[in-house]
Amino acid sequence: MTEQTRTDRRPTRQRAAIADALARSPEFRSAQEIHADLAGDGTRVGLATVYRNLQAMSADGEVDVIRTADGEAVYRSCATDDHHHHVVCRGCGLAVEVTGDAVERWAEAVAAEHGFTHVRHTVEVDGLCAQCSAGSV
Amino acid sequence: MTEQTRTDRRPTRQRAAIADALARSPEFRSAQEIHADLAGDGTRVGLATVYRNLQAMSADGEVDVIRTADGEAVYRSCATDDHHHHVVCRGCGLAVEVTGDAVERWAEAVAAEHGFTHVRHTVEVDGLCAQCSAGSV
DNA sequence: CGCTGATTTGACAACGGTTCTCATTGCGGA
DNA sequence: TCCGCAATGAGAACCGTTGTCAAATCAGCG
Ligand SMILES: [Zn+2]
Ligand SMILES: [Zn+2]
Ligand SMILES: [Zn+2]
Ligand SMILES: [Zn+2]
Repeated sequence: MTEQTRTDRRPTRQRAAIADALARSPEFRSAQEIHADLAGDGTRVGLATVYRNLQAMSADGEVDVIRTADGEAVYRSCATDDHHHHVVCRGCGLAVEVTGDAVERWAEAVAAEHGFTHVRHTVEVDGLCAQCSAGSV
Repeated sequence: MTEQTRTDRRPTRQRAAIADALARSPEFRSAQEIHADLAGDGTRVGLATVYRNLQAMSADGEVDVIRTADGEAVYRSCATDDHHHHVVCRGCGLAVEVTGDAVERWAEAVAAEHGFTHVRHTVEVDGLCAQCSAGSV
């Protein structure tokens, strides 16, 4: 279904700014990060407004929302088509972008196998990079 | 490689009670629900202790933990020691366990390709189960 | 244009799940 | 048994999120 309930919302400066901030970043960002970004750009928007608009947008299917491991909601513009994942080093934070057709197909297949539709996935790979592997024990 | 850090934890009455409560329920339960269950059985265990033990258990891979749509962590006893993932329904919370050799191999390969060692991964797949797909128009 | 009424905003309080603090408890090895 | 240190428990603190409500803003209309 993916019901676009297309709530008739009034266009406002704040909503546009939030949508813009989202569109500018290909990564998932939290409401608070977006709020800080806007503040950094001199755009004054209330934190509650950021939350309200983000949840409205996600309800309308304009943005994707997932929960981080610690329960924080993070949002990303839906239009982003350069879908990819990361391999992150636990030692130094080095992050390498990887595209994984194999994992995309696996997620779709395994979900479909159980009758699921509108499948999404979050995949994070972390380890120790070559340098950190050598440096630390 | 999903290292079982096998923390040497001291066996206590509380830990056993929590593990027992988990083992008794096939469903995912929140820390607070488990705490309430124990209280109902007359087993007095501090809420903080429930939280501490649950996160220790999940770190050791003894229990599965997923996040509900509203950010609450829910736990379930791991039937098998085998590494596996879940497909979770965004509508009703139904969670299906899946073993994903393909994704394991992909994670290993893509990490090794970039020189990473001690690779771990987090994989979450979610969608709408057959029932919820049909239910919501 | 200016009025009018509904929508949206923003500052702040409130909420709920989780984590922290620290004095107390109680295993477990010597 | 004695001691040292992990584990516990009660409550406060924390933090992301949601609720409150008066003030600001917008669309439509006269
Ligand atoms: Zn590194
Ligand atoms: Zn992907
Ligand atoms: Zn469902
Ligand atoms: Zn896996």
